[in-house]
Amino acid sequence: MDTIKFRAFCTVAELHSISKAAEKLYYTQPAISTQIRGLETEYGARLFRRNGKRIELTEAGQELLPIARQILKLFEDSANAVRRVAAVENHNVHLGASGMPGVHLVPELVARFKEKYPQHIVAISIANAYQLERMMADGEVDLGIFGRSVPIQSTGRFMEIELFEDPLVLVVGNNHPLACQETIEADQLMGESLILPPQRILTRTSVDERLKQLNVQTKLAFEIANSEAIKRMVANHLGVSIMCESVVKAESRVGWLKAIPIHGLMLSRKVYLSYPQEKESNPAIKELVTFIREYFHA
DNA sequence: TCACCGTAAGCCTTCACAGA
DNA sequence: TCTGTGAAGGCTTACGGTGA
Repeated sequence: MDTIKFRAFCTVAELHSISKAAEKLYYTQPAISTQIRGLETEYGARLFRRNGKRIELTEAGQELLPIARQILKLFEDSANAVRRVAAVENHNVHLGASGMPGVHLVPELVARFKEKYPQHIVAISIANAYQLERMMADGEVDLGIFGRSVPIQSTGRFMEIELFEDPLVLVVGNNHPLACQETIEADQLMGESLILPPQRILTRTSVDERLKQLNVQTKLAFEIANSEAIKRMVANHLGVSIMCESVVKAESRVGWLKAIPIHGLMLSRKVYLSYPQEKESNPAIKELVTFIREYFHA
């Protein structure tokens, strides 16, 4: 926005000199003369009376001076207002996550991020992968952590980074006969009562397919969508489960559950970070992306 | 004589537009 | 989408005119 004409006008009026005004505004004298002349042409009136070396406001100029000052003040206020809003926007980031990463990874991740960047405000949305995909495509969330690769990546607008590979492990209660083992063979699952998520969940599909390939016969005891409920049921000795290692990390640490790698199962889930490329222009988002990559060594 | 302002010429940047 | 070209605008430098 061009306010130089008004700034030149006000400065010349204050200093009674085009040369001094030019010096103050870091222009040359002819440049300021041209600006004043341009203003006079636009208004169709002389704004300054040239008296030899001294330059004085005409009546028209005196009339314009307070209005010009007001215009400059309004411009400054508007610029400040926009800068304030932009500063807030540049510190806001909306992180989305699908179920498993949202519950088991994001809270700790965000806590560490806030320790390092307390000035950034992180909003979190946890949704299923399909909902999260839609939210990202609509720009409702800035970046998403998914428990699988997402099809929107194929549009070319989105960046996708593989963060880490989360192995599927057997989860048993601390009194279960297998709890004393550090690893087990897949065929040791034979006859175990499994508590698994429903068939529409990727983990369940993968487990079913792999166990079928290995010809391991198990018994489905319960089918529950909520991983927290599954863990509580396992802890209450209602069966065993197969889930991502990160999901039972906290319970394993305190000894409520035991996570045992299954030799030969060779199943894992990859966790991805996805975001639209244009979002990198927001400093908070860029810093969060860098932080997530470093956090997962991706 | 000096300080200041206006004018002219030339240079640079930006923008719009056409063509590949 | 990128590149080249011409027009327009704005700036600086150089110089002339004017008044204290």
